[in-house]
Amino acid sequence: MEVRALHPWPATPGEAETIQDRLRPLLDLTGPGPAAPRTAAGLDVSYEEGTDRLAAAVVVLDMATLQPVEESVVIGTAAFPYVPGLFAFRELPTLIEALERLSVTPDLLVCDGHGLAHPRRFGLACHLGVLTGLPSMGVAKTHLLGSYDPPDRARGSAADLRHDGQVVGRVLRTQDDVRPVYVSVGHRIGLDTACRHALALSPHYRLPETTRHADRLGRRALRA
DNA sequence: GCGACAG
DNA sequence: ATCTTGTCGC
Repeated sequence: MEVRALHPWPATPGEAETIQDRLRPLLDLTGPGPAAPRTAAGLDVSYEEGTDRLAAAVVVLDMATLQPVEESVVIGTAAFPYVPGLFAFRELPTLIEALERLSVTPDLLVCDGHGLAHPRRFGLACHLGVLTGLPSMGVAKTHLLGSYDPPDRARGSAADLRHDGQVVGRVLRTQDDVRPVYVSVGHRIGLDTACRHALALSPHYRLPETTRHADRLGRRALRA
């Protein structure tokens, strides 16, 4: 699929923040988004200890069967130091490369990280959404910012994630008595719709099948 | 001033 | 992200 070029590339954290602020206005935060996407792509990156070598993996699943439709993996290097809030710049180049090698265009992007639940409202999920023009959402394993009341212990329970007086995401329990995940909007999708898809993609485990598949593909490629 | 801080 | 063994429980 086609993906918008990502230069200029930042040389400093300050420049990276400027890029986020410049792209943020391009976000489409209207509408509920795709109610019944046929396919969803999971994106994940695995790192090699010690070096800056990494593997960016993308696995497209059929939303109805949750079975893989296509895979793409690219070995690359971390393109930026790890800085909370600028995390996307580490993996963006390699993830984009993996997306471009896809022969099909997924209906939804499920990213491992936050979208709007970000200090400048422009996390990885937002960035990938703007670059691809596709609906995107973020499902993060850990909290970055915002306050919330612990959701009930049953699968499907959720609580709003609030920051600066705004709802930037939702803490969602995908399995009974299991640590919740942090869902936030990326691009061209609403929070309710995003949570619905996150839940549908997680029938048996805490994390969505999309990211589970991408994770396995990524670390498998890192060894080969 | 002291923590917290996506992966 | 990754380093790491056994262990509790269905």
